[in-house]
Amino acid sequence: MAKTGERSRAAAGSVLDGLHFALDRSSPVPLYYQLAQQLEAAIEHGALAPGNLLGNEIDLSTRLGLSRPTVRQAIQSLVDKGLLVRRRGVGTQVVHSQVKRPLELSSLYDDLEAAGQGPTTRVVRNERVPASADVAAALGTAEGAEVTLLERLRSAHGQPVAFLCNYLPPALLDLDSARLEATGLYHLMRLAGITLHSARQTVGARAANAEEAALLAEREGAALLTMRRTAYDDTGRPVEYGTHIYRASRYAFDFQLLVRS
Amino acid sequence: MAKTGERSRAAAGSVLDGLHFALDRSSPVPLYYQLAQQLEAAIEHGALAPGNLLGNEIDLSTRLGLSRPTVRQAIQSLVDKGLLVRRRGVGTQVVHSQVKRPLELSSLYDDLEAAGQGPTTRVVRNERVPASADVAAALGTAEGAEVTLLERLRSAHGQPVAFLCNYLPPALLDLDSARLEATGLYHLMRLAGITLHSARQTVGARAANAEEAALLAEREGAALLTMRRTAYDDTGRPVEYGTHIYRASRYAFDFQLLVRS
DNA sequence: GAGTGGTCTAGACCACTAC
DNA sequence: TAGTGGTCTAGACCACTCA
Repeated sequence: MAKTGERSRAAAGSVLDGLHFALDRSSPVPLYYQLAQQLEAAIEHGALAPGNLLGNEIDLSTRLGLSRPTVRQAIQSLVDKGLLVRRRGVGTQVVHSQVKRPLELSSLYDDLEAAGQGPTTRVVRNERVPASADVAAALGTAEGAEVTLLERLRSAHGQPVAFLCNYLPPALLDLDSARLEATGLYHLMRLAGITLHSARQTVGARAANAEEAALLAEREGAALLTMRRTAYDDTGRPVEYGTHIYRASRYAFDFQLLVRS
Repeated sequence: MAKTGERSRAAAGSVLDGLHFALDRSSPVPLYYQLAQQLEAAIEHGALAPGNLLGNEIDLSTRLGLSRPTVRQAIQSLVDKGLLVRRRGVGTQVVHSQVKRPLELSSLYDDLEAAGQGPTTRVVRNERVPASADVAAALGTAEGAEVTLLERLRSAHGQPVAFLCNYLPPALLDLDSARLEATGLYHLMRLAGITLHSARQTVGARAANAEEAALLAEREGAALLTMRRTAYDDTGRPVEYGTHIYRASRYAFDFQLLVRS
């Protein structure tokens, strides 16, 4: 079949025709990942607008000099991120919403930093204590076993925002208070080679008691946002248990969910 | 090489040797999905215990009569669910934690039903109204365009738990109040062929005003959990915007996060 | 050095959608 | 009927981990 006239329906889409993708086969970065990143950049940059069809995978793969599975892997990763939608018999198109970041295991420090709030941290306690029953249950250790207790007061713009109480398994990590005041706990854990994998969270609210009110510069009875979390590394072992309280007047959880297919 | 003695290191793992997997090639269910389901069942059932190695993918694929990519696809889907961990040079093993359900786009009705709380719903309002500025922005319609306003009071054990205020784009769905009292909004949307895909949520807290306190049988000033959400379908179009308030004394959000690789 | 998962190829057939 | 994504195969080479 000659090339002329073969794009009866495909003519509607294929915004990719005008785009250039630079694939470096000598790079250690996987080809599918290079492609995914460039597609994502094109979407973010607006070269691929919401609703645009990507054109079929076969054409794309021959044009890029890749196999179809490799192209599919790139596309699939963006589908998983919620940036693209595939429809059998139709094609792959850019999602219509202005969805930005997917959900992250939220680190308050990162949240505040991303919001340009210049967070500061004061370490109130950083010591070894015997595990209480609930801490032992969460961390999977024996009751009374030594764990690290960490209490931090986090502020932004000179105003307290949250009081963070965390428990860590023994010997997981040595926590330097100075470093803890300069960055977030999760960042230090990553630096120590711990790969966070999942977390179980409970978010609720309650009124502040006198002590909490004093800590957070609120009046007694003010609404507090509470969060209790157990975080697990990539082997499924608990690496952190924390109970946090936030001034509801100054902080809210903001996140995006992707529905599991 | 003879088969004898070839399992120098593999002997440690391969708990799968004793397991039987029934793959039906005539079934419309994809092979990788059949395998994934049976692996998941084996993990849940305890036949595959945390820490167990699965044995290498090549052996598994030849034993099952599948190609390696197909086996990988099955394994990958469980890795995505957080049930398995892959380590290059080591193998694939069952995660150590007692992780149950992944994160869902939480429907309060489903949450309560799953907790065996026998939820009941009273539809307070169900009518067409012009969109205010914030509703129009969230739903991507014009300000003043007609949208559906839905106000519901949800109770469990005869006690009010939450007041739900939702806005839906015009002509998306006809909402029968009787059906809304029998099930959840998301369930009705699924029945209408709407595939929920993602949502952006903000969870915060504040003190109840007099009106809210009366609705929820709390005293004025009691802590309320608040949630504002915009939900999108699989094309990225907004299909629902809601502002919910929950009695913090009777409800908390409980969910699990998976960290994106 | 042996074994593992990570990546990639070049095909194939099928189910679904739209015209 | 033509075009799309969904699934599947049978290989290949590489990077990493561990003994």
